[in-house]
Amino acid sequence: MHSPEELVMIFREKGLRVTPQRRKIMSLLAESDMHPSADDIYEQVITDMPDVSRATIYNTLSELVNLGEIHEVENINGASTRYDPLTELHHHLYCERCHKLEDIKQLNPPLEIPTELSSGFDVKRSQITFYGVCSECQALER
Amino acid sequence: MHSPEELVMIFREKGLRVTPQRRKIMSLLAESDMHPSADDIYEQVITDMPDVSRATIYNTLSELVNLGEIHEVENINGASTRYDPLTELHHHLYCERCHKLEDIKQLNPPLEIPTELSSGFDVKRSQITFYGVCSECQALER
DNA sequence: CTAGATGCAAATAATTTGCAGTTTA
DNA sequence: TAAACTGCAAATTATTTGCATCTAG
Repeated sequence: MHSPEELVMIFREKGLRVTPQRRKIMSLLAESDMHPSADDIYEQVITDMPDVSRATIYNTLSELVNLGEIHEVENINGASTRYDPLTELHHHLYCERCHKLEDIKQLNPPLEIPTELSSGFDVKRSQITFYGVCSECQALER
Repeated sequence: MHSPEELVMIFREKGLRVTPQRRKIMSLLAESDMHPSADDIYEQVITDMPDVSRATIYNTLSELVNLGEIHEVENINGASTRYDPLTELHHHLYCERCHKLEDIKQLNPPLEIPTELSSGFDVKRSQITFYGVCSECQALER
């Protein structure tokens, strides 16, 4: 995503307003690489602004998603949606024990779907998730 | 997944019971390639058995997942979990317009994560989703 | 006969919505 | 000052749980 300062301008250009709540959410996302859920963000925001509402968090996150500034991350268990401020093409390692989600660089060469498999789909992007057990959890299992 | 007849034996071996509800769910899954949600299955089951409970559907689906007979499919919107009776390695095309989910054959050669990228993860499997617009929805957009 | 399943209803959890009051541009 | 946003509370949706009753093996 763009930097918080750039996001402020982007919001204003679109007629969206920049509130203290939104600034806070933007800067939390900018600093985080842990793919927070709406609730993770809520928990962090209330430490500063005890009266924020979850509705505000959801509202801002969905504006950011609409603008393409963050992505929702695929999840396999009906668990809560997690958001990713890294919008460049990349993939994920998901730890099935501790639910940590790590970024991994785009595969090289980049993955492309052979057209003969795509049955007429206009493919815009792909997401790959590798499921397994992270090194910390492997250590604990001994 | 195994055929309904085989599943019956597998369930009994594990001390799980085979009820009419479970038989029905097994055969619906065996016939479907549309990656149904729990609710899709519920809707189909009540046409035959008007008193089934959603709890029964969820219970049976989760037994099947535990046995590895079906998989939960990644989803990007906090929408309901969809189940996949095709457990061989394969990938998905997801239509962002109509939410159809299509199977595509495993890529050849199969995707493997370069070990230098996997930062100590013990990778068990991967799931790839290609996002885009299916041919039907492309036609509608004209 | 008895462990395991079922249906029901209530409980959670994540997210959305309606609305009156507040704030940004 | 008007359109947009906020917090609150109630509504939705997906899923889970507790429990008394039923049934497969």
